[in-house]
Amino acid sequence: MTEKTTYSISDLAAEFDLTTRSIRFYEDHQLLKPTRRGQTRIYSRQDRVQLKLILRGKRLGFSLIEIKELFDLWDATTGGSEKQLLLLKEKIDERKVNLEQQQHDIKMLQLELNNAQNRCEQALVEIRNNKA
Amino acid sequence: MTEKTTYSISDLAAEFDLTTRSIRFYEDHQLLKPTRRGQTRIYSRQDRVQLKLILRGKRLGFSLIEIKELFDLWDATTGGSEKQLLLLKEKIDERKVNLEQQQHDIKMLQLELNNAQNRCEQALVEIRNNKA
DNA sequence: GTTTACCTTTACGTTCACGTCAACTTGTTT
DNA sequence: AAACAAGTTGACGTGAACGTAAAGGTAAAC
Repeated sequence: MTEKTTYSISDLAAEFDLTTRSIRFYEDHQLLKPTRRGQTRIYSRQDRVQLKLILRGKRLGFSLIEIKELFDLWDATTGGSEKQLLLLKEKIDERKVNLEQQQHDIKMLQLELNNAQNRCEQALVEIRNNKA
Repeated sequence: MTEKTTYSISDLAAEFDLTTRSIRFYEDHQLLKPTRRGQTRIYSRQDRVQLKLILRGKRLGFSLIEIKELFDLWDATTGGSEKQLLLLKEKIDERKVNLEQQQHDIKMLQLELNNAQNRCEQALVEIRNNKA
């Protein structure tokens, strides 16, 4: 076996550094749908990918509801009506615009951080000159 | 006058599409420090820039506390001790790493959105073929 | 066979980022 | 002067995203 095929809830909790409580919380809100053996949750590789996507969304500041919306959008691409699909395209475009804004924000912040870093270096140089 | 030099709280609320409550909330948490005329808040151009920065941080998913930390970092570059400055550099680097992660996340999500959009187009084409 | 480790649900508690009154002062208009 | 707009400080309410404690099921390890 080169890759694990199923995971327990604590496997995932450990791997992604979150609590089992969080993982169950995501399931409560339909972001995950693991199968069960008895009442114990069994997570597939797909479930693990899904969890990765959730965390990525969170890092970008999306709410869980927004993340679920994205998942639903994706699911809807298989077997949606024409009307649904058009609405879907709109939603996707909204997201893309949103992400472009975020990219811009990141670039601005990066500039400012570099700026701060330069000021920092400069201040250090001055301190060391005064010492000598 | 080519540019306004001061703003009322509702000026800013209108311009950035938020409530006066939010603006006062930011002040409560030391993210803004407008001057006062009597008890009325007067916002300078600098305050307005500061507010812009707050909103940018929020769009990137930073908490208000984290945003305040960034401001404090920046302030500390003027007149910090050597030790402070070194610690500062570390913090800035953390942020930069963080932002690079976010940039990566965005790129991944953009790929997925494009992917979804293609599936969407494809599905639309098929529907239209079946109609004919 | 019972401790140990891990899993389960139920339910109340908490923090963050505001929203929403309420009660008030301070100009401004009529 | 009376009304109205815009600002002020509390204080309590709210939804999101969990934390945490309670009470118990299950299965391997000793």
